[in-house]
Order: sequence, then C-alpha cells, then structure tokens
Amino acid sequence: MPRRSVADALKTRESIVGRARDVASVDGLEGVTIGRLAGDLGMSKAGVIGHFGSKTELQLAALAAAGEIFTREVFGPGQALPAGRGRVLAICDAWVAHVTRPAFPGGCFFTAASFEFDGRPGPVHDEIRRGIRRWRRVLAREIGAAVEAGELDRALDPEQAAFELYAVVMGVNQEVQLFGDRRGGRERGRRAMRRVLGAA
Amino acid sequence: MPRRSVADALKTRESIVGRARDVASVDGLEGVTIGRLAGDLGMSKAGVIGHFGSKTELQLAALAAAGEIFTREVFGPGQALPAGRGRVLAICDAWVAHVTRPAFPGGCFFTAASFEFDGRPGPVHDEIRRGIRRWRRVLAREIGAAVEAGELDRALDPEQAAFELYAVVMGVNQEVQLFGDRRGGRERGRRAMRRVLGAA
DNA sequence: CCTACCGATCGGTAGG
DNA sequence: CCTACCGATCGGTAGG
Repeated sequence: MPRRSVADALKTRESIVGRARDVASVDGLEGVTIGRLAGDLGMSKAGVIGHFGSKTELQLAALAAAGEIFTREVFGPGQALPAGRGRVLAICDAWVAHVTRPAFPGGCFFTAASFEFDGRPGPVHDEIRRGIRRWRRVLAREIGAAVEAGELDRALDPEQAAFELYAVVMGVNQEVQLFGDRRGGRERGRRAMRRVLGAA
Repeated sequence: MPRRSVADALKTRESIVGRARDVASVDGLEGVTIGRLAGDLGMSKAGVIGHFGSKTELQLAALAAAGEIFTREVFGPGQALPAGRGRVLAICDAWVAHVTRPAFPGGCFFTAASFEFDGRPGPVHDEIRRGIRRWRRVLAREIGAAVEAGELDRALDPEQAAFELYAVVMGVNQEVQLFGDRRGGRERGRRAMRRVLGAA
C-alpha cells in the first residue's frame, strides 16, 4: 500500500488549488508563489509544485477554480428563472453581490487577473481572455433574449449593454477594494446596471 | 568641480522616473525593479536607487509623473471651454482618447495601479487612492456645474455619474488591453459615456 | 511527499 | 555614479 492513496493526493491537490485561488484574489496571480503556498499549507515546495509541474499550470488551476465559483454564484441563481428581463436582473444582482460579499477579500478574481495579465502573453493571459469573452457573450445572449421577449427596450444593443455591465462591475470592485465602501459600491452598482438596462 | 553637475543629476533622475513610468504602465508598479531599470538605462543598480533611497520612493515618483501626464492630457484641454456640458464632454473625449492612444502601451496607469495595489497597504496604495478620489471629485464638480447651468439633466446625480464614467473607462481599458480592440473600445466608451450623461 | 540543492533575481548597502 | 557584496526569495530539479 502506498503511504498516500490517490484520493488523499487529490485532496491535497484541491487544498493547494483552493489556497492558490484565495491568495490570487488578494495578491494577484503572481502573488501565488510556490514557497508561500508551501508555507501556508505546511508543505515543502517540491510537494506543492509536484502536483502541477510548473507555476503556470498552478495558476491555470486556480483560474479554473475561480471560474467554477463565479459560474455557480453569478450565473447559477438566474437559471431558476425563465430567460428574459427577470433573469438578466437576477444575474446582475448576483454579480454585484458576488463582488461585494464580505468573505471575498480580494474582489473580483477575473477583473484583477485581466489587469494583471493584459500585458503578459502566455497561456494564463489567453485563458483569462477566453473566460471573460465567454461571459460577455453569455450576458449579451441573455440580454438579447429579454429584448426579443419585449421585456427590455428594443433600442438596447445587447453587446454594448454587456460591455457596460462589465464596466460597472469594475467600478464596484474599485469602490469596494480601493475605497473600502462595500455598501456604496453595491448601491451605485445596482443603480448603474438598471440604468444601463433601461429598467429603473 | 564635481564630475556631474546638479543639472546632470536631475536629468538622470528624470530619465529614471520616465522609464519607471513606462515600465509600470506595461508591467505594473511591481514590475519596476531596480535591476531592470539599471539594465534599460545602462546604469548600475546603486546608481538608480541612489536617487530615491527605496523602491517605494521610486514608485511614488513614477506615480506623480503619470499623474502629471494624466492631468495635462485629460483635464487640460477642457479648460479652454467654459464650465458646463461642453467641458464635461471634452474631458470625456480626452479621457477615452488617452486610454486608447496607440503610444500608451500599458493602458490607463491609474486603473492598473488601482487593481494592483488595492490589497496592499502602504504609501503607494494611499497615493493611488488619493489621486483617484481627487479625480472623481473633479469630475463630479464639473458635472454638477453643467447640471446647475441647465445643460445636463437635472435628475443627474454628479457623484453617481462620475462613478459610472470612471467605470466606463475601465471597460475601455479592458477592451484595448485585453482584447486588443482600440477602435471598439473608443466607440463603446464614447457611446456609454454619452448615455451616462443623458447627452446622446 | 521530503531534503537538499541549483542559478537567477530581488531590494538594498558599504565604501569609494 | 561605480564595484562588490549582503540575505532573502524566486521557480524548479535530483534523488529518494
């Protein structure tokens, strides 16, 4: 019998990814250093990096983990509602709640990652870009469905509106993270989003 | 006679600050390492850091230099116009032009710095926060003046509008830097800003 | 999963 | 403004 089962190894791997995701949300994906994770988790550096092979692979794993949380928390709740205005507003509210929640110390993972990696080519950059583009498309599609259903102003351009909603979230993020104003961020964000959608 | 005059030393200092500002706009303020600047400028590390004493002081100098450029390029042009709607729109257009200009490889310095330092306490964080807050106040004041003059909708809340304009610029920055779409960013940005101001 | 190690780079200093 | 150096940390590897 091996000293560690496959299941144990997987659990260790998940604890590393979880910690990497949390560290990255505060200090950025470059703040995820192998030595720091090892110290935080009481492991050796070799034990940490052995699960991934390279720091880049570790960053990609943290990115994927953050993406799963985002999808579940922001996109998920609206799926209980039929496509249309109600679902779009549910997504917006869940999104603002996500970036203003008290237990999310570092703010929006993808927004921070976007600014951190926008000038650095490589697989992490590409994956961030892909994730954000995918989300913008989902948003535009949901907005388009609501317009089609006659539940949002027909003059609304879904892609422009998706762009503007994402911009608002970046503003909310700054309000929370830089200025420490969670309530102000939430209120300004919700107000701005409703104005974007013409749904005040 | 000293080998280097005071004027020469000042010129050297300015070349260091200029390079630091450019490096930071691409790779962030933490990308400004003493060794890298020394290599870029053909100097020794001691020669670089001697002008500032610490990396933090160098970062603050780069921040101040970026602030001067921002004020000149974004706030400056509008000052030729009387306070009011025209000046607000001039500021908005200059701002979008600033973050979408081809010769600004790293995008908006302050937006990137805001995300980079929002979780790191210290003098650099404080200075970024102060600079952004000041700009938000200037924006709100200009919008307020235009509302007072009856040139913008009286229902407009100047502080909310300033928040939203800043958010739009972050979106433009992402469009340019992450997606490489300068023209799309400019068009979406100008359109969004006019909608924020109710001045389509 | 560990110990022990590699070369490179970090911010910064001593001394000139 | 330089050379020469400091201790710390970086990502990563060898060998077990």
